[in-house]
Amino acid sequence: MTSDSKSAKEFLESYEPGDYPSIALTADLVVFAVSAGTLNVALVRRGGHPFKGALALPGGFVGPEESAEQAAKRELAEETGLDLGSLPVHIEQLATYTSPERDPRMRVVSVAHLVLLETDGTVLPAIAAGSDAAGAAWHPVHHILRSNDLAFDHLKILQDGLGRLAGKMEYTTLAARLLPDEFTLTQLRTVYDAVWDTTLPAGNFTRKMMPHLKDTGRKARAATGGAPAALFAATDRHIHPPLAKPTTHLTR
Amino acid sequence: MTSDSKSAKEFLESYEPGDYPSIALTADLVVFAVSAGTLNVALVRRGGHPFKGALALPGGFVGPEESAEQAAKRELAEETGLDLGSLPVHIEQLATYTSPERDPRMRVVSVAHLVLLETDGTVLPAIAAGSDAAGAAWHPVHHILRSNDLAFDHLKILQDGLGRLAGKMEYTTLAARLLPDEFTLTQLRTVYDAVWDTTLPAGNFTRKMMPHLKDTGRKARAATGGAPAALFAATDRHIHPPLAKPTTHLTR
DNA sequence: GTCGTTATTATCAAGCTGACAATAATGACT
DNA sequence: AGTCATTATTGTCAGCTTGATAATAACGAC
Repeated sequence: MTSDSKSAKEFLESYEPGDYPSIALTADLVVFAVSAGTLNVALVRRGGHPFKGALALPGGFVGPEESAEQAAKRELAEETGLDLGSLPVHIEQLATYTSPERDPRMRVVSVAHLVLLETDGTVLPAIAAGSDAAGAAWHPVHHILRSNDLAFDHLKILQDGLGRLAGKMEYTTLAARLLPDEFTLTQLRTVYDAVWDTTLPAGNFTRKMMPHLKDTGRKARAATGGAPAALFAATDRHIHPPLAKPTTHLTR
Repeated sequence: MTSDSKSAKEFLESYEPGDYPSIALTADLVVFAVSAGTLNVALVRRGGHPFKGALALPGGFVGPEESAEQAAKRELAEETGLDLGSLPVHIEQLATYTSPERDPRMRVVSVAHLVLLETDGTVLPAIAAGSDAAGAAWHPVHHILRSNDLAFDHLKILQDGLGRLAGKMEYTTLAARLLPDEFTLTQLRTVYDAVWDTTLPAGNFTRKMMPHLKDTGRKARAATGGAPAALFAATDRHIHPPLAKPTTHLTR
């Protein structure tokens, strides 16, 4: 029995509307951006039941002729006004949530996506007034994770998204996707601190990270005293050996 | 606009059969087992068009009241005779494939799963005669990856499955899930060699892996000369620092 | 020009790495 | 019983990496 063929054929032959409730496919988004040393997530507030008034991840239905990722980009544009087509933002599939009970009204399968928006570390991207009614707003991630008032299983999705980002930052330069093309090592370290909820020592961070970055030769203007920091650009995709996230996940 | 709520309501209100082609949801399986130092994958041969005669991953439709993982387990039992309910096999979600063109007949979205079956390293699990007509058979992974005759996008799915397994083996004891509860370090090293397509030096492998395993105190009978090897059981989920997969993925 | 601040480099002991050798424990075969 | 080939495990060692911490360098502000 082949997966898509015979099964599909049998399915088509035996299919009668009503036998199977139609499965709705949605694309949900975990959108992260860093500001003032804090990791933030874009959330919308629900206007209708169920979970009326609760916060939820942005997202929407996958159209008949688009992939889940295309739908995610379209929904993000509609709900936040951000155009993923022009901006060089990072988007990757996170996981798919298929529990039959996850939406009390109907069978909804959601393909969650992780999106990283770049900031200079101080100002969050302007989101809100998209073409849709309700606008998205930024919320500190570590605060949201404590006060559990996310709709559906979106808390679990957010946890998974944070876990993916935190984990990948150990062995890739993914953290740079939360910063402009050129950034200082201090900016990058601030991203690590925000996501890992740690305080990495600056000297050792520089020593270990610098070999994986490209020195642009340019310098950032010193904000308020202090030496001007060199501007780097991300090059390698992999960091070897990986950075160790402190305290957590130690082996013994 | 909230993800599942308003959108879902609008969707339901505006939905008319025919407007949207129904989306079929399938669960596909990348099932791995090691034998004679070779990583094998369970594949079925397609009897119908399209891709008639080609090999494909086992899988099938997700029922109206089951999750994708439940469907994956059910399909594996039906297509191979293996009962994932009783056996302590590893199963995890891999990724979801949503390209509208991936199946020429209709819109099929597939949630792929990674399954690891335990073997003693010599005899592959008996699969084949399930309740379905066509049976599954084992194929060497690295051979399949070269000769590209997998149906649909199943080659990509297989590549992703191998990548997930190979990657996770760097920082977890996941490789032990391809072996019985108790195993020798040589057996475990053989798994690494099979998946990574390498030949790790035995001495250093022992030194680095042993701290993450539990010594059962028992010894394996030496097969044909040589000292008897100690039997270990997997304990930690994480290996720190990670094992480095040689040659590949070096930073510079 | 002095001071406070920040970036970057240096230092150092402790631990880890790869490469390789040495020891120990078996079965097979005279 | 003894020798041998084989395998598992432990040891060795120079070179590298680590965390902790300090020293140096390069600014802006006053």
